[in-house]
Amino acid sequence: MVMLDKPKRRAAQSSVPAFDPVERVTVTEQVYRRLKDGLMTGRFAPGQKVAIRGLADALGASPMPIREALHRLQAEGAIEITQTGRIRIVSLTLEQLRDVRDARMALEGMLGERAAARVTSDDMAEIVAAYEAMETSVGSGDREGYLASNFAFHRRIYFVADCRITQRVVESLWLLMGPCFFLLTPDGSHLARSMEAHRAIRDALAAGDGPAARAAVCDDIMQAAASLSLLLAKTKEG
Amino acid sequence: MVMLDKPKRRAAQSSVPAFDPVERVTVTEQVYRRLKDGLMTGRFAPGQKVAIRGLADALGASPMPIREALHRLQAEGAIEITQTGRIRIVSLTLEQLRDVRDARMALEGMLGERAAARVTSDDMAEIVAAYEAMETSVGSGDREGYLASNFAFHRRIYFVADCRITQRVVESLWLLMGPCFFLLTPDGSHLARSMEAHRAIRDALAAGDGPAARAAVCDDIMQAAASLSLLLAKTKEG
DNA sequence: TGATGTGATTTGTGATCACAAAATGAGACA
DNA sequence: TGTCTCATTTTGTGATCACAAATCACATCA
Repeated sequence: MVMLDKPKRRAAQSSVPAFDPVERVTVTEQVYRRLKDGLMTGRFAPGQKVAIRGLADALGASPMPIREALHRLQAEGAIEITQTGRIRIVSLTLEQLRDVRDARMALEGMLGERAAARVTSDDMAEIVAAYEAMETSVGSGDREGYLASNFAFHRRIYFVADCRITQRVVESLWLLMGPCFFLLTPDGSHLARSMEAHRAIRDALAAGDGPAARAAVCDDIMQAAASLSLLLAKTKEG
Repeated sequence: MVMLDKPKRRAAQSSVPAFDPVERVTVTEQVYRRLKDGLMTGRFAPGQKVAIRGLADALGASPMPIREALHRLQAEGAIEITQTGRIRIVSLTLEQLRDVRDARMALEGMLGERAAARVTSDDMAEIVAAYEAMETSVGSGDREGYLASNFAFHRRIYFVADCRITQRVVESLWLLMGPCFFLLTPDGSHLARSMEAHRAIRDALAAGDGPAARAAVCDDIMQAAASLSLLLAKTKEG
């Protein structure tokens, strides 16, 4: 039962350099990425209404790919469709934020612990670089820069853990919190407070200490959730 | 800053009976549910190719809603789009199955522990009913019945935990394992083996013992993953 | 002044069609 | 017999259009 199929690709006959296959990128895919990025960097307000045709004009595409991208985001829970079919950005309740926090601690704690046992010096170099980028962003009060490097920091760690499916799930949880970043003022107090946990994560990984990494990741998540809860509570009552 | 908007719905002036709002169910939504159900009950083989127009004929719908439903499933990871755009059911590798298993233990363990602290006698009645339905299905070797009542059993427990977002994530992880059930023969040995853990879950919940519930849920997941791994390994090499 | 009904506009949905690219299969040739 | 070539078919994508339902704006009346 071996090799019943013919080989999919014939071997190169003359010497040709190796290439990665070109990326397949449909319009829907581009729209999806742009929207996701917009969500993650807090450019949409929680609860904000969006219209398919409006986004189509803004992005210079026809309504069809917009619709598909929005439905993908709905499947991930980042977008809500009202009972009458209108589309809006989700606005987490405090209960839901706690829910996301607990799920994140369970999953990201596990990834952090695994990462500590697998991290290489190359990985550490990248993680430290992201950490330092975060520090300078905090220093200059650059909210967008902070969000980007914070994302890169965690993403690199979870990549090391080598759990692609769990990582995808974790990133979908991050996506849910994205709109909350809209409320994040760049005054920096929230950002600065997060660096203590980040330092602990970095050090635990460098020491290869799994349990410490898990604890530090959980600290970070708890602290972030507390900050966002405060912001959210203020806008909910206002 | 209170009540700037006028009330969305005016109060009824004459006495009108209370109704649940009519359900909004688009063709896309129906297709999505049918496909999801088919996936969960193992009616698609792992790696199987599907075509939009083929499904459209089979379901009696136009290609458009099929496409959107498939893209939603892709966003959840249940369906894969090849580099040339063809569509197929995902076929988990052993590594990925382990990944799903670990994520499930982290999340479902948490939900089980929470459920133990919140379960009411009404909940227990439903959980026990699902447990008994599972037992009779195992006895008669009814694979579909087993899958349905197993799903109902866990779903009810996670509902009690009252974490809607985590529950959605968990169900998306179940969806990933769905196609593996295609390989499940109804001889019953795998099914019977699972009942020990299910009994432990039931008893821990009845006793309100959180840690025991967590442990039992994890046992169940470990055992199920081991069974599926075996089946999967057999087909991968064959 | 505020509630109510009516028409115009906006909006999401889904069907149809054209298009490009990939898969398929038949036939030619070594 | 196996390999290559080329025409045909299949397939996913995205644009356009018609339709129904929801929303909005405004005139009307109590």
